[in-house]
Amino acid sequence: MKIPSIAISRLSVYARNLDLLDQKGVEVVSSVRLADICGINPAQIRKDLAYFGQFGVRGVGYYVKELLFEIRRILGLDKEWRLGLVGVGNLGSSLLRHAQLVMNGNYTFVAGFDRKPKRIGLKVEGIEVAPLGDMNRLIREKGIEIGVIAAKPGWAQQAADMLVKAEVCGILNFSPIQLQCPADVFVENVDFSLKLDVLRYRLISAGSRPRIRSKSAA
Amino acid sequence: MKIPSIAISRLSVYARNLDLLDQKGVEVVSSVRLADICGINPAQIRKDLAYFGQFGVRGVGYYVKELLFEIRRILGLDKEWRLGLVGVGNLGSSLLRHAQLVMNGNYTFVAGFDRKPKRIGLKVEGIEVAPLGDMNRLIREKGIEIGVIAAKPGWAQQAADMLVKAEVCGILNFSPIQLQCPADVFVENVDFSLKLDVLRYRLISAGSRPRIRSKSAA
DNA sequence: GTATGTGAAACCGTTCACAGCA
DNA sequence: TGCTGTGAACGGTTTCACATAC
Repeated sequence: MKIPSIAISRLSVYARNLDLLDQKGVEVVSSVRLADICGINPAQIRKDLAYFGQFGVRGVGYYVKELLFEIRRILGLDKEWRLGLVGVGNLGSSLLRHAQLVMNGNYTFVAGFDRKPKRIGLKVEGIEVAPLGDMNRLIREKGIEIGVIAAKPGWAQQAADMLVKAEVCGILNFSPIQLQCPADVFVENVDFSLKLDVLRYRLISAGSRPRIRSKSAA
Repeated sequence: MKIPSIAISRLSVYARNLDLLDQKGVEVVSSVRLADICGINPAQIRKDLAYFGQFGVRGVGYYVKELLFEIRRILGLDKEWRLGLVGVGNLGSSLLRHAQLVMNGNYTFVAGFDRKPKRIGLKVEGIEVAPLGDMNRLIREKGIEIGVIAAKPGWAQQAADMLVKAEVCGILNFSPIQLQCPADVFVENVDFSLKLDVLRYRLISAGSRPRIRSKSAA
């Protein structure tokens, strides 16, 4: 069955919130309650889960631990994936440092590559920056599955080409560039200037500039 | 008329690519050519533009400079917007440093706030890190319209609450948390662990692990 | 009684196909 | 002729509503 990407990203949101509920000691949750927490429609949750099976108990709800386990299994969160970083500049090195914190401990950077000679050999969070020429070898040796591009726009495409040659399975692209890749390499984009543009447009069309929101904004 | 967010983000993509075309000296572009560059359907472009008016010439196409100007006007890219950063850690300071590069020069960070005393007073890219207590005053004084949250998950909600109190119009949220905000404050999320999860799921369901892509991947 | 699981309906965004115009 | 602008068709996601099960 074909499952929409957006449903997958919702599953990831459910997992996070189930985790929080579990930490609070909540044992059972209904689709209405979970939907309320996630800010979406209850039927949506039930439909999303229905893609993969039946995890609830009618008249009761979902057992938090059990549902969390199932979603983690579906998303592959029960295994660790290995990441390689291309571009160890400002953004890149902050990704290395934030990896533990922001990604839920299911992804590990195991290599970093950079074009600039002066960065080669630097150690960031235990990762030694390697030259681009080592990419092919290291990606194979370390079993890197996903390449993360934090390179400057000007050479992001080149970075992608090299990752594809080294046969990574997927690419997470932080540059504001449409990467051209073969169809069998999956690409996800993280594009914050795009998000800022959307945010700005919404503010403009809501007439929020200059600030006209009411004083009772708390 | 209600315009879907996704159409807005496409406009932003069109603008980028029109800019590139303009730099190459291209004067006229058809929806087919532009669609090809952006990797989407030509009718989509024409529909997106039709939300805002008629910018093309039948039988000819779109004048690059003219269309670019119009899109930039629609998106509000003709004015500079002021950003305030909450959380000047790894990610935060790399955002400050990357701002010029990644955002197209239409956004400027004019203040940074942090909770940790040892960071107060540090200067990053000309921005002096201020304590949270100064947020209200500085946001008003500096006319900050958008708050950017790069705080750790644990206090992202608190950061949002303070930004809302200080009456920013919108929030760009880099933390993996669903922020609870009043309806008149627009929030956009940049959530890369979500993107990684989607990428991973797609890889799993395509059977890409362990790496089984063909050797002729170039 | 309560909450899930699910067919049906409503909604929305995308694509087609062609009329209209340079 | 060539390409835009747009009503209509299409496809997919979201929501509703209820049968089903605890």
